[in-house]
Amino acid sequence: MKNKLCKIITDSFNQAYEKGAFPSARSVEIEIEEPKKAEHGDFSTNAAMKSASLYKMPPKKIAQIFLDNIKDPDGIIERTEIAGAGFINFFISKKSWYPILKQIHKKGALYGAANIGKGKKVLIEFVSANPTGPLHIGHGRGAAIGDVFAEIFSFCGYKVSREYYLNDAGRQIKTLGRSVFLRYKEIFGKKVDFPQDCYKGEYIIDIANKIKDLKKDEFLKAEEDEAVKFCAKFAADMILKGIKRDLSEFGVEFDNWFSERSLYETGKIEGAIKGFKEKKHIYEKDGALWFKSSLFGDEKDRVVSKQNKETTYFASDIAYHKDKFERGFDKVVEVWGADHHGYILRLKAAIQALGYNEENFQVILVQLVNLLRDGVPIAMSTRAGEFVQLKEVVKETGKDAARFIFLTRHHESPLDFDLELAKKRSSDNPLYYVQYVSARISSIISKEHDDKEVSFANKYDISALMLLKEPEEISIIKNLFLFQETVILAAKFAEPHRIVYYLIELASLFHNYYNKHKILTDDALLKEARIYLAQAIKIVIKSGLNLLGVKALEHM
RNA sequence: GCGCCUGUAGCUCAGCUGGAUAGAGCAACGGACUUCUAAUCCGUAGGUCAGGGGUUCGAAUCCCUUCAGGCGUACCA
Repeated sequence: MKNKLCKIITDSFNQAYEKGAFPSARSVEIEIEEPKKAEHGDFSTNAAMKSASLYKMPPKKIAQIFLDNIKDPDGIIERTEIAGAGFINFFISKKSWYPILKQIHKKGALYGAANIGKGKKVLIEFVSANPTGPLHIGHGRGAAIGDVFAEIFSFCGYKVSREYYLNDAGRQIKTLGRSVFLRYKEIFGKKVDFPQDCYKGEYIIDIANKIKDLKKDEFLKAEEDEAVKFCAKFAADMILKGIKRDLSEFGVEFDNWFSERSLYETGKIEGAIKGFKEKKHIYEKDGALWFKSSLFGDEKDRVVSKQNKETTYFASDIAYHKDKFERGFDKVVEVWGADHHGYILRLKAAIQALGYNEENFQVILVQLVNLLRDGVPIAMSTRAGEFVQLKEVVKETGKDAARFIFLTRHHESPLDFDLELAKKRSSDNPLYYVQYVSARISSIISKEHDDKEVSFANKYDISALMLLKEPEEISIIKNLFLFQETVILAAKFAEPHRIVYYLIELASLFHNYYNKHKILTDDALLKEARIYLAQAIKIVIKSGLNLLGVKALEHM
């Protein structure tokens, strides 16, 4: 619809130019928007105002020239007007809206799917929490956003792969092993001095108990290094299992779990450093190896290999991202907690130094979640062991409600998640408002048809649909039309919350309509047309919720 | 100090790729259930878009600046 309108305006411009009405062949980019107020038409353009300075003509005069040259062979425009400072408002004829309903029925779950991705391969890495403790609520936000982002991209024609980067090498795993081992000793009544940097959560004691059940007092006598090593492996495996389970219960499944350790084992870290050395991007200072990231826009150079010859986490990350691009991904997306933002520049520097285009690398920063209980902040620290686990929240509020809360806010806004509030107001959650739409529609349809998924695909022609002439009905169809654009914008700006607000808007239009007009009226033809409309609404609601990883309900 | 994010109704937040009179939900107040599900709807009230300056036909939106809050500024991961 918008494309058609855009073409009409462009044609009009060309025609007017040929006639000599405009001094220049240059034209502004045509923008078409939906005015907030209905009296401003279905669509409007500011093209005349934007052209004013270019042509040195009054906007209203330009607008008039545009209108004088408009050709509308399909008759989609009912009338036009020039308003305000020079807006051109278009009123679309009702009959032009109805084909959208047919399209929805025809395409079903695929309605709204776009192909802006054109099959390009995208890797989305998210969560990637260290396997040193269970997932907490902050990880949940990243999980929800990453997952939905992947879903949206997929719906837009990208070939998406979800990946979790597993930090299973390095010191924190050793610390984990030591923490567990110390708790293990405590179980046997040994007095231990529990160091500050060890993990203090309850789950460490649980794991220690498991090891006690398994190995009895064997490790009390064993070599400490051996015992710690065993504890580390055992604990990391167990925690990872828990992470996978929690994510799965949250509705998130990964295509690939990428092990940091594998980068060491396959020599990819050394390889990446060697590659940089050959390109002279590495120098030695104070016994360490430095990457000249400042050459590529970073604030300063960064160490990749420490004095003690160990490689840094950054070195792993360079190798990891090299590997990502070598696997043939056209676009690499990261979802990170905002506390990692300082890391972006150096990684972008690395990607450029590797010879890849940093435009194909995108980081989505998700602001932190402030966890509250009755308005009182709860400190969250894995080490201090004071945090609320994701699985606890999911258990209390439900997967869908928790996802919705995470997704109902822009990811760059800090999120206050009040546990008591989330529980107490569960019936006020907009999720139920949206789900109620599909439940209501299902209920209506089941009263008329045995099969709730009636297919009307070829049953209705446009003339039958023309019975839908209430303003509320036209508003709904217009809104249904905007679904695809919403999805595309959500992908383009990496803003999954746009889908949520779209669905709330559509739900609001429906509930309003439902209260004002009876769908199952005595007029048989009108009734069928309205059911046809309702069914289309349900298709889009279901589709939208599906993108969010949330179920559309048949019953409340 | 520097960098990133945030500041919009009493509360929680949309709106920010510049558009017309700044919007929802909750809370408050008043209405609508013998009805296709009231988990809904309708109405009333509520605003110095943190403050100041600038850019222009037009600024919540862009630029500068001040203030407030969060986060980050490792040879940690």
